Amino acid sequence: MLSPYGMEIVESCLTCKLRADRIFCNLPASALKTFEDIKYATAYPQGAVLFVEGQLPRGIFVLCKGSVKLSINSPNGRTMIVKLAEPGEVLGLSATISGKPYEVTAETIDPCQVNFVKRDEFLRFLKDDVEACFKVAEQLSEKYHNACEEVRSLGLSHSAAEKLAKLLLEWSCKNGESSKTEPRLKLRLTHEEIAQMIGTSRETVTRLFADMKKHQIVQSKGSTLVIRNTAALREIANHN
Amino acid sequence: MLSPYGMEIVESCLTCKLRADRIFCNLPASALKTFEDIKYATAYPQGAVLFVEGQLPRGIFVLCKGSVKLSINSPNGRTMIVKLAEPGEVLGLSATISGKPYEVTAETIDPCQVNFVKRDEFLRFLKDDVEACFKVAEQLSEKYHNACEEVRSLGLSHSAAEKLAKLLLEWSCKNGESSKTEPRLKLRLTHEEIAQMIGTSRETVTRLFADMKKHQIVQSKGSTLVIRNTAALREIANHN
DNA sequence: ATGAGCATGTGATGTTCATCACATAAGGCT
DNA sequence: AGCCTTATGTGATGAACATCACATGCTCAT
Repeated sequence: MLSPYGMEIVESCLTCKLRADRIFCNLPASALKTFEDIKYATAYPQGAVLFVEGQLPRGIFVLCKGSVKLSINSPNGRTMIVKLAEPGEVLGLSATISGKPYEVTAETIDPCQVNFVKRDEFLRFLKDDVEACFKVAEQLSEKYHNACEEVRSLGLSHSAAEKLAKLLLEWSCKNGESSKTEPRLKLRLTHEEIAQMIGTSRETVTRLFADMKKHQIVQSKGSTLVIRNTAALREIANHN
Repeated sequence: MLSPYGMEIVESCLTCKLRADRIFCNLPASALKTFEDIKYATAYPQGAVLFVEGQLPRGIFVLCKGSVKLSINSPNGRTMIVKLAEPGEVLGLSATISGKPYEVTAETIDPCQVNFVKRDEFLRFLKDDVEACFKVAEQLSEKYHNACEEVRSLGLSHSAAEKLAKLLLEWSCKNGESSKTEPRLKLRLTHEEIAQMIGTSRETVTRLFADMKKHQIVQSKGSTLVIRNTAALREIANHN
């Protein structure tokens, strides 16, 4: 089979080995069969835009492989990265349910495999299957939860250092390194993009990293960052 | 019948005249019947706390009457008001679905009537009824949408003035006054609380109002605020 | 290897606000 | 009315950061 953008494509949801771990994908057999029929398996290169905020919802995008940057943009060119979506997430879900415009912009940061389902077919699918419908509710809860975390981080911290520390700790949690004494993490974003995640300027991020390196809190080896003093980082994240 | 806290209680969802306008409440007859059986009609005075962020979810709270302040709090005493919930909204929904702790704190700001449903009974109810389940998805979409707006406001504006202007415009939209040349709105919150809504300090809010009054943009008559120059307010809200 | 283009590092400067510290006003209660 | 509490108004001050302006460093294609 063809492997566009250097990716091995998962042919069918029915045989997908990763299904069990994923909130939405782990549907009962009957629903999965129907889903299989209405989905379009697609692939995108890095930097592709799945949808733009403000567009009327065309349907949902189930991310199978790769990661996607979700952002909110202002007319004046400012942009805020809300989340990096990982495989298993359903993108454009809330807009597809409500019929209101997509609230974020989704752009791939790797080559991605995506299952697309048209809005009307998806809605019909949901009305026929409580289980699927419930999984949608679960996904939406998850999304709401994330958004609340975002608000918490933006609204309750009074310094950029605090937000950056929180972000780094969160990242080290996600890749399972957080339990180690010196967790490592691959920085997949530029300082500019990190700044957009925590709502500050690029220069501030650069300076914060410099400070943390000076104080032996982190250390960078190429594009991986080693957290040398987790306690200190937590200190920064929690207090001031 | 008893009217605690000076409120007239809506006895039954079946005869509730307001039902049709509300996303969640407008259930098909059969579902409504079941819902009626599992709900507890309750009433709260002003200042009552329905649930606190971090608590494990006990169930959902359907707000029938009154309004509820949803906030996010930090251990250091900082607090951020996320939303003022209005009748028809379902509170604690996302936590009840996911099983994770409530992500916000809910506190009544008027006397309120609330229908409470225990978590396990609610989940059972959903598994039996696609329509109800879909309405839950719609509610959650709505909530996610709101949260995104919050992130947009917090993250993309670079001044407190901008956020305050946005808030005032939003409020004037909600009460249907926005089309008038000089929309009016009742300020139901103190400057302190407004500050918590836009993530700034009380003094800043006071000063911003003073400025806007000086520039003839708004004018206050007791607790109602008259927007005298909508264009100027929009200017502030959008640009700088 | 060499230059183009982007990412990162760093100083100088000015704005925006938080914070502190009061003064004044506006309700509620006895 | 008088008092107490909570809300609002206002100045002074300093910290945190955005912004501008470059310098340097990396990486990739030719």
